[in-house]
Amino acid sequence: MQSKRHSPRLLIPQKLLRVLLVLSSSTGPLAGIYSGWTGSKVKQPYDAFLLLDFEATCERGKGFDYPNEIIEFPICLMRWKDRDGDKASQLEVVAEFRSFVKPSWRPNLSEFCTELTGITQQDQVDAAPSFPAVLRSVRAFLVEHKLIEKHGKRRLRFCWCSDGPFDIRDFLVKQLFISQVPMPEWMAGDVLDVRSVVAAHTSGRQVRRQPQHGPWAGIGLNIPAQLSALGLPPFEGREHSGIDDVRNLAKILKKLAFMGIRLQPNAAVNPRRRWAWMGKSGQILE
DNA sequence: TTTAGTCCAGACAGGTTAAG
DNA sequence: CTTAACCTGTCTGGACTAAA
Repeated sequence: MQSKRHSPRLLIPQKLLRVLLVLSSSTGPLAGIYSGWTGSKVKQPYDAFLLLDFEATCERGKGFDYPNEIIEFPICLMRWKDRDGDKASQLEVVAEFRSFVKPSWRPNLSEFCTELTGITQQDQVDAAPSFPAVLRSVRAFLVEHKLIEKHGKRRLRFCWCSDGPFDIRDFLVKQLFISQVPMPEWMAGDVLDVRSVVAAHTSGRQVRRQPQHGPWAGIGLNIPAQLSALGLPPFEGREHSGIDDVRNLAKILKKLAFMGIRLQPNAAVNPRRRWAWMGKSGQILE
């Protein structure tokens, strides 16, 4: 039976202690609130930012050496609110674009994919336009917001941004191959990988260190962890929903701008990159 | 297969207390 | 004094995670 011995010491559970330690340390969720508060304007070479986060078809365990087809194409357009010459510090979302995309090679989503992204087969994917059609809508969106001319030439200095270098470098390049569409000139060029900027400015206070070598080198923090590392409120919406991911990414970019970080491309895109499953003229080898 | 970090449970050592 | 019960800190190993 239980002994009825009383304890003379003040007992503080170890778990509680650990929580208190995390809250009070400079690596805790409150760190960014104090450390990143600047708001001073710095030279910014871009007029506008197009934040992108594709969702794509996927199979459990197949990894990324796979013909992923884009099924959601969400964009947040951000512009400077306080531009003064070429200096600025405050970014805001001024427009959004969102379309689902109907895949052509494997039009049926796996259960894993539906569960991961929350995207539904009937209502969203089956009813969606094909990728080339969505690309035309995106171009119209950019024309409407005066980023490009009708024929596609750039009017403003803008930069595509994503969480990691993967979206345009891998998913778009794969999709262009599958749809047999050339890289639009208004999407060509290097991109801003927001995640690596966050990694560069949160190292030292190590919320989570990332591998320096090997296949996972540079993968870094996911969006919720980046929000936490910057002292921002938690993720809003549904993770792996493209539009929600991109809205949360917008908060991260806004914060980085406010911290006085110059926002410019940092990841190269090779539109001619090929994967092993790519056959001749858009054919997919299995 | 590969990286590098976090988190958690379990084992263990050592200290303290009350019962025998 | 000896011992069992209890508490704590430390260590270790395994599971888990990261673009879709």
